[in-house]
Amino acid sequence: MLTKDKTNFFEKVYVVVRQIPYGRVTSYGAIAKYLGAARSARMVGWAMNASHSMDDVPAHRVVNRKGMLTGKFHFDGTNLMQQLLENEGVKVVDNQIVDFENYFWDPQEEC
DNA sequence: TCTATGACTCCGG
DNA sequence: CCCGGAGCCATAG
Repeated sequence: MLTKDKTNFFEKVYVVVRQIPYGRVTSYGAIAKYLGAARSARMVGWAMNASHSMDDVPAHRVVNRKGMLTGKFHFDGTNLMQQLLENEGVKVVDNQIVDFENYFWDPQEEC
């Protein structure tokens, strides 16, 4: 765990997700692309699954390209992910973020 | 080494 | 935009 180890890919995802500003969201593809693996968006989701051990990773700010909370079922509660987003000022209806493109944040913009 | 899986994305209809 | 199918790639068993 200390040192990068093979989890480098996961750590990269964690770093990017942690850089997501408050009240902002992004998509798996954006993160994957930022990591240089645009076609590995699924891996990002996989990394998120492992992020359960790290509370420093706001996985609730990561949704699919449609802005849908596809991973809400992976949280402890049923609507925990939605609650977290709404807590940050992000409106969520039917497991989908309202004005997703408005809240969308690209990791490359941070650069 | 190979197979199966997945919190995705793209493409065609 | 919605629906169904195919592609991709890394991790786990």
